[in-house]
Amino acid sequence: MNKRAKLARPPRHGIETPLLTVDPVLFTYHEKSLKVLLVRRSSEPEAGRWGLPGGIVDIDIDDDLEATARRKLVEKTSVEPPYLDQLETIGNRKRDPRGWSVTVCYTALIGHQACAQHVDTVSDVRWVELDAAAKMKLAFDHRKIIGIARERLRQRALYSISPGYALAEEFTLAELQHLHELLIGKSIQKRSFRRRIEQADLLIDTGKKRREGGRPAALYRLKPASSDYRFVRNLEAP
Amino acid sequence: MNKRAKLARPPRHGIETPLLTVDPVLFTYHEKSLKVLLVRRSSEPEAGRWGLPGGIVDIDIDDDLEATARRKLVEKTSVEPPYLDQLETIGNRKRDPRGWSVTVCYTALIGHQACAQHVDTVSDVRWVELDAAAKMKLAFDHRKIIGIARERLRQRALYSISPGYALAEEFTLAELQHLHELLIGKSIQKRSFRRRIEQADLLIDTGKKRREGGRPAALYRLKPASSDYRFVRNLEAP
DNA sequence: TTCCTTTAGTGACATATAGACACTAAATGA
DNA sequence: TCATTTAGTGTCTATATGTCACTAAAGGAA
Repeated sequence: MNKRAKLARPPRHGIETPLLTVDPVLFTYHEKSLKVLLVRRSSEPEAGRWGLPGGIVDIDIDDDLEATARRKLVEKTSVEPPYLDQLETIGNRKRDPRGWSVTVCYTALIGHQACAQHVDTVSDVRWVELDAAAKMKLAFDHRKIIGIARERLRQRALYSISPGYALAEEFTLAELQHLHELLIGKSIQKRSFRRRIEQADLLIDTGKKRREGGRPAALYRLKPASSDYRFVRNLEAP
Repeated sequence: MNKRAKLARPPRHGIETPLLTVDPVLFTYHEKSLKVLLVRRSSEPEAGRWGLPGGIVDIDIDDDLEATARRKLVEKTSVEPPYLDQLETIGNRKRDPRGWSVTVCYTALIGHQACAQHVDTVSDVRWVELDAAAKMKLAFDHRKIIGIARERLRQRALYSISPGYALAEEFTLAELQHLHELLIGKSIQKRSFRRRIEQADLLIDTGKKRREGGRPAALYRLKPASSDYRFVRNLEAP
């Protein structure tokens, strides 16, 4: 069914409802920095401007809201992210020039190499360094949404290792720690970081090693349920 | 503008959007137990069944989603709750017989006496003990939503004192502790509970006392920003 | 080979906060 | 006066993080 056909179809219920979109904020870690996926909008409103890889919920295609998020991310990156978590829903009459609108936002994480190939081949999709994105003029309230997502991810970094889904499937503890340090905005004691991960038994040692200048580091992989684990005590906030 | 007029008005944007509702889960603490506010539905679908005090977002009245939540709560209780926090948004094609629908859920807390008078005078609004509500057949997926809200509140009880908004404006530490114990499902060491609250400086001592059998207890009041405070270390989970 | 550099990983003690539990405090009423 | 009830505290233990110096394992230069 094309857009024209949908336009012609009468609504199933009587009351006028706001425009409903889903906006995932997809993060990755690459070259020692945090990046967020942005898309150049091709249509009005805000055509030409960069924004989140979101879109309108299509009730013919999508079974639920998360399906919309996944569909949009696959459209832009060609792969499904291993981490997808609902963030917050923003709805008011000012955020979109077309009037009252609602967006259900998600935080998503993926390893950079998992979608680098596809992203590099298209010009309207780009990884943007997080600090740069925070200064850009983005579509709608997307800059604010990215800020909320970052803050939530910062909190997670204090009591979980779910940020690890922004790394490659196999990673070193140094990489995971540095990612957490970027999020928290402060250096972490190596001893504390490794101890808590070991005690919670959240990682699988692949047995492989990777060398990066000095002694080779062990390569780990996340255990399936590791994103649900909460440490009872937070790391020291900045 | 009445409902008929709204029905007749053409949609401002082209694409067919799901029904959009807001469903607040309002908790209170009364007679040593946790209660949730339920409303008997007067109209189809699910007429006659009890459910959450939610409703459809009215883009003519409500400036944003939170305004809808507040409006619905005031309609049913006559007062605005001192605590209102977005919970989760559920949207799929199965939860409502009318088809694809979305509900933005909120957790709200209020002292029992603040709205007891109004709630007691109407027959279609009722405080229901939380454990009883968990066994009732409620409208739509409202039982599941209450479960999610309760679990979120349980987490909060481990690292904050925001559940305190379910108490009267002035309360004793024993009351606050018992409320937390109900949420966590386990008794808390009195010493631990009092120490952390004192150290974080979250309460105001009113100077007043209240007697309940033995030595009079000091009456406290929540400091304005106390709901934002997070302890660095959680209480022991059950 | 030897030693320097680099990064990975550990040992050991200090510190902070929750758990446990007995104790004291302040009220009432028999 | 003393038993009872509930409020509130002293103090020791247990556990996890902070700190920091140390050892380990690699490569490369002299």
